[in-house]
Amino acid sequence: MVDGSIKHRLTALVEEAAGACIAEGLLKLENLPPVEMEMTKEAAHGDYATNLAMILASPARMSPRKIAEMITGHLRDERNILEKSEIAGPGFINFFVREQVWAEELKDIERLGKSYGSTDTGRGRKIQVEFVSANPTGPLHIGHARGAVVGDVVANILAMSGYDIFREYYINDAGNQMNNLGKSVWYRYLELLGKSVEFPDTCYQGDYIRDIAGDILKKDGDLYLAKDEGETIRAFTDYAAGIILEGIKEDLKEFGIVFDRYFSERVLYVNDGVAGLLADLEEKGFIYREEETLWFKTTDFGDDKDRVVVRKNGEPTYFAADIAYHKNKYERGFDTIIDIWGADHHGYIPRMHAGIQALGHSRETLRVVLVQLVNLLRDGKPVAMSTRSGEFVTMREVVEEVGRDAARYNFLMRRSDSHLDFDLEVAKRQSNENPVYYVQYAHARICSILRMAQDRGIGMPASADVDPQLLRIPEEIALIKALIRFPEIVEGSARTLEPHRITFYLNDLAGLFHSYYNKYKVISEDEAVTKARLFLMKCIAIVLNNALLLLGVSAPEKM
RNA sequence: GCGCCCAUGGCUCAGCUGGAUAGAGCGUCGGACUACGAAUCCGGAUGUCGCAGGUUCGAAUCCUGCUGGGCGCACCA
Repeated sequence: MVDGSIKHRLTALVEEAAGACIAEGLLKLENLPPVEMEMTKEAAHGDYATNLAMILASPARMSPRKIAEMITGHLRDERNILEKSEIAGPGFINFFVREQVWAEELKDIERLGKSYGSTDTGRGRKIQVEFVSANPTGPLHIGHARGAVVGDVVANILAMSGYDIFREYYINDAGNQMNNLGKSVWYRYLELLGKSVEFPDTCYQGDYIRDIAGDILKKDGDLYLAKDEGETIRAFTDYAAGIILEGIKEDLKEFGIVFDRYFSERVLYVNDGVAGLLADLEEKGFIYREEETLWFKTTDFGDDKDRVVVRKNGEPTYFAADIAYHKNKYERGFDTIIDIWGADHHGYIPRMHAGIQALGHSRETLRVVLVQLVNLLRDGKPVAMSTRSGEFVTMREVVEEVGRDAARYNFLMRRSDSHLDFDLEVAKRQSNENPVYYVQYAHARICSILRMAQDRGIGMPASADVDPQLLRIPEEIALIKALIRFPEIVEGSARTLEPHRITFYLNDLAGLFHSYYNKYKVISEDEAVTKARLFLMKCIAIVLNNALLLLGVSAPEKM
């Protein structure tokens, strides 16, 4: 239980002690700032430490050490979790937790099982995460894949933190690009019928276009030759977009990503979403006209310059539709909206913020996660890619080649906003260069131990039959402390929208386990110790499993 | 020209809301399988946290300037 965690209990102890000092007039303060309690890096500094005394030094006009003494003097450890507390360095208060307390925590982890790590931080608030959102003009490529995983895992993390999550894909199925798609199919169709045509280089070159044209030919023959070209192109656009979108959905599903909804940009026009938005903005006085062009005063909200929402030719811009889309999101009752964008769109953020503020929503309700580009490599050498020429490595190809688990894990090994080198050969390699197997191996190894114990007639002990005192080797304490950190890691990851924190945590935890495994035997002649260690193993497996699940990566029992 | 992001061992990167002696992996050198799974482990070496100031008890972290790199600055999406 998070409320009962050691960290929270210590924090409460310190708050009470400091509160008592204030009440007695020893500390002259109006109110107490939030108490920071952190696990220490070094054993000499105890298990947890707080810097509160140093924070208070200036406002209370006292020396940090003096304040620390007062606070420690007022600690009332009624639940007896502390071995001792010490004042150290410039004024840290270090807490040494009684050994027995650690192992007791294990029992909570075991009891909570699959729900360990979940919190109610979000209290059911509704969050929509919009990601991928590629135009249906071609299959998803490697760059989309990273955004897809980041979005999916951010959503998972928030869900584990108690938010009500809705995953959405915005289909950019209006505008020029779509028209180009239809044309592309049209020209290939003509080619297949033996007409000599010049294929424009603004059109999509990929082989999938030819396949689609071929399908149409097989189905309907040459009957489109007699029809109106513009009408045919529109029909081809719809047909191609439908096929491609189905392919995208399938590819995403293979990658473990399922959306709650695919939202069509066209629907915004059909339902007057865009027109309604413009009327709304105009009424609020954020729109002005310059000849035939309509401008939105985004500078009122800190943007560099105003933006066009309706072009000279009368057509609304992409931006106009996007604000209408976000308006629609808010109308559906989401408390927070998260957009996952390619980092090259960062310049778009101020105007989007302007858009939602004009609609009366605070800046903070729209959070944008930027995902940097992926450098695709093979054995250290860049893989040539060019969307124009149709030479790109698709997401499907990558997933098929390296596997879902390795692909997902590799996309989460860096902060989202930093560039990522993705080496196809390294991602397939079963070594330390490829941490996904390192972590999965830890899980498989534990399962193997548990099987072995089972074979030897040693079942998993019930919680009550485990003597916590028997887990006191430093490596065991370190493992338990790592397990205890998990809910905090999830919480931090949710707060900052940084999924890579889970990945790094998993590497740490797996490392601690492998190290312990090589040094000590879990199953031994000593039955009581064996039981205690088996119990510890089970808890490690629980956390590995929960964390991997969060990343959408499997936790195999055998490899 | 303006704006955003980045700069940490040879390489690729972590570093939580400022905390105590800056960490991993790769690579390198040297070790561990008659052992619950060697897809593992143990040990050695490697740093002016781009540069210069500032803020304070304390700065890789915050502020300013500079250098170097990426991206953006559409009536494209």
